[in-house]
Amino acid sequence: MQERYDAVAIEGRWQERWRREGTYEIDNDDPRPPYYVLSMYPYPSGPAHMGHVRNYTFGDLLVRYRTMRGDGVLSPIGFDSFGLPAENAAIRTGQHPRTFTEDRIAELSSSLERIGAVYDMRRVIRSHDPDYIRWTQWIFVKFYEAGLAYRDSAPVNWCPGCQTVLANEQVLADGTCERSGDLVEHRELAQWFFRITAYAQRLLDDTADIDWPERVKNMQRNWIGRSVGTELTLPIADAGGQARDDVPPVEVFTTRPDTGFGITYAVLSPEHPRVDELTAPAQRAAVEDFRRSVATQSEMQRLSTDGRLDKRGVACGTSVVNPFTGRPVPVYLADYVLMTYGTGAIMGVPGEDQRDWEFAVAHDLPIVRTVQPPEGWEGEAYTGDGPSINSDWLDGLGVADAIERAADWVESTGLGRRKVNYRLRDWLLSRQRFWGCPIPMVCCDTCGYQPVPESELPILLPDDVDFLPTGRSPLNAHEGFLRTACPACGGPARRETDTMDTFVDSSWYFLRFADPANSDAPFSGEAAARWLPVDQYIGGIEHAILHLMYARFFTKALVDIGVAPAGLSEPFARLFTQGMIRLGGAKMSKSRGNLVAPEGILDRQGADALRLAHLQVKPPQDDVDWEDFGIDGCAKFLGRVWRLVTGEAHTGAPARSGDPTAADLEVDRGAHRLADRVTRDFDRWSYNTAVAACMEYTNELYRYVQAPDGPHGEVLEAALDRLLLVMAPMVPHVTAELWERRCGRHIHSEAWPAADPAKLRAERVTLVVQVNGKVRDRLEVDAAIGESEAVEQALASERVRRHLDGGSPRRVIVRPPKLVNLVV
RNA sequence: GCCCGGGUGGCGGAAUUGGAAGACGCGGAGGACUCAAAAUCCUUUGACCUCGCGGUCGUGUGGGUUCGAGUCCCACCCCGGGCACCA
Repeated sequence: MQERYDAVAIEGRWQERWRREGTYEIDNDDPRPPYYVLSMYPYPSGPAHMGHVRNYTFGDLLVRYRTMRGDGVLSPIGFDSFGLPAENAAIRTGQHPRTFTEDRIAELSSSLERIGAVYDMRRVIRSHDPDYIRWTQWIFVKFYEAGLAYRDSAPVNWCPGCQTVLANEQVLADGTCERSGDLVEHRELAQWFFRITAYAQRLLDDTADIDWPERVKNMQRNWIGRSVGTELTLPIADAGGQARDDVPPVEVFTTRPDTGFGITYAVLSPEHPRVDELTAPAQRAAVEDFRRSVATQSEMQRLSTDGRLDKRGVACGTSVVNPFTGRPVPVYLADYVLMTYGTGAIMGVPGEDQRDWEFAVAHDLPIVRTVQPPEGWEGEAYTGDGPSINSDWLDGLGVADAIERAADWVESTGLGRRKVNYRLRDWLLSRQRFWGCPIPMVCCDTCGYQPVPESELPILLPDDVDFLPTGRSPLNAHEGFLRTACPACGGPARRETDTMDTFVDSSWYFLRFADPANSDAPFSGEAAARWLPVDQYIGGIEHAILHLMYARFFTKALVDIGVAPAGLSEPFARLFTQGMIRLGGAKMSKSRGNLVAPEGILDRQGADALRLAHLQVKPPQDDVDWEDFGIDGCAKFLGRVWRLVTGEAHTGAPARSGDPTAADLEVDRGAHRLADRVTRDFDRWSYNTAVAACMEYTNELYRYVQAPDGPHGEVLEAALDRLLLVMAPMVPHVTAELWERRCGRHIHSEAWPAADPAKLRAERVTLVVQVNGKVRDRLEVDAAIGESEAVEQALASERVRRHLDGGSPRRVIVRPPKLVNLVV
């Protein structure tokens, strides 16, 4: 029993046992209450790095904790195994991405086991498995049939580094690719899209119902970007300035219809379809020059705020009519008006919009204020509240009222209608890459695009391909893959060679985990209804928009097409986003080459010490610097627990029996307080304080076993039991080993220790005595002390009397048993 | 510009309901054990004044509410993140 703590030997033995016994396998008919814990499935890039360790430690803690609480916990793991790194490696080495990927999966699996993370390994999902591809493609076809997947030609983001198009979500704010960092270009291409915009309002509204970090919900709301306004038509003016009714008017979108009397010009996006029609012959050359210069500009230049506005806009030489005043106003083109938002055209109100003000000054256009700026206003455009002016029937109204009145007028006169706009764009899912899930569509010259029939799924990637660093998917050169028959007419046809964005794979894998072996459907409604929504989802903040928005969209869409159960609306009931790990001030990542490999630590101090360090170093949601980790301190603490439990630390008198002393009872109460604290800390994701509570109690037990009169045998044993039980989810190996040595049982099959409420109340507490709010004395008193008794004892204190200066307090605030404040 | 977070010792952080600021760990100092070291165990560790008893100050800044504020209110500064010529 006195042998030293040998973490490495212990850990291997327990990991082997959990795997062999299938300890964390769970069946769909398990009688315990279902609880679904999921850590975001990893991209298999090789052995685990510290970010993985952090993610899977948090998830594993919860799996083991909820299991001890009596839940039937679903703890699955899978691999997001399609993606560019494997394909790039294939281009470099000639090795097929499948071989490469499966080797990386084996490495990652083994390192997850080495940190002690436990899963139901019967449920493993790999995105590139034919079985998973089949159902991803099946879902695509169902979406296509429901009108949720479509092909369209649109201005798209092209990453020259990745040689593929990207979704809007994959382009960073500075216009670069989130993967490669290359400057993204714009191209007009026909691509496949998912109609996520049809769900914009639901994706926005339902953020109210999910228990997610406010920060993440806020990011999603910003991304969806709802804007309430009015669509207004501006009639085209004839040579005399009168509205023409023989041609359709120009539509603009505005959030400020109240400023309509101040419209002094209108602006079209350079890409607006009616530019040619609305350009006067005299201006044609200038307009063409302008459009050409905009087309060659990068997104960066176009979005930059420098550059003079007169150079960034050009007059069309024609006019539209301001419907509020009935007077004609000139039409311009300007690069800052985007075709992808609103109607691609705006009304210019320089009095209430700073950018319009600058444009008006640059082009010598009139400025009419329609909101009275406050006294002493020296700025240019005034965007604040104030009474309407120069606005006829709106004059005197505040902005909010004027907006409503103006919108009513626009609707009643048939000039337009209220309109909600979203910033969210449809999800561009096609990628011109090989290592992804093939899009199950066939293109026939006579029938157009046709979905592959269900019976022919899955469409798999061929093995006999040559990887060339051309950026063209090798599928384009593979005749065997390319040539097929049209499902509709049977004539010759070509397969779609684009593959799906890997975010498609991760948009439904959490549903497949509920029913991973199903060969008739992606999952049964029954299995999904049992496990979904995921009770606790855990992952990195970097997925706040991308993956988490797509998965929400997929879940809602799958419900709408009758595949997922009707009651489900959100995939993840609770989300926890853990912080990133930095090294040398920069985010730890493979591309930066600043990874710290866990292997060395696992070999020396062991998985439990590493896990404990992750739990202890900082609140789990915070970013953390690797330099702050104290692995040695954690290993030292585990050694202390080991020696305490094995009796090596017991240097005081031998254990007693018989009636417990006051000190014994305090140690016993401490064990119950510990269980209570750790339970509440686990439930509120405060792992660092849970670790602190265990350390504190361990320190208390050291004093106890080293005291001259020795510990009470039964009290000590019960205290050690509780300490081990509450530590079991955090450091599963060492607690399992010590528990087995103590009683021969498996600690992870034991029940979570309940705290006896009667023992949570201390008998003696510290009464703080203040004079004028300053602490002057601390008295040990009975916890049941009454008000008058507390005041009496406070007034009896010598230290307190010194500060009362012989007088008596004017006022006494008593909060027994914690505080007496004497005010003089 | 708009919207979220955050700012506490030498360092990471704790303080759950307005009631002991600094739990726990790291780092530092001292001691025990040892021939010595490692390991281990114990004590101590916010700043300033004081031989000491003790006192004063102290949670980004300035005000306020309160018997009492890290916590609530107002104004501001700084750091991090999201959105943004979005009409």
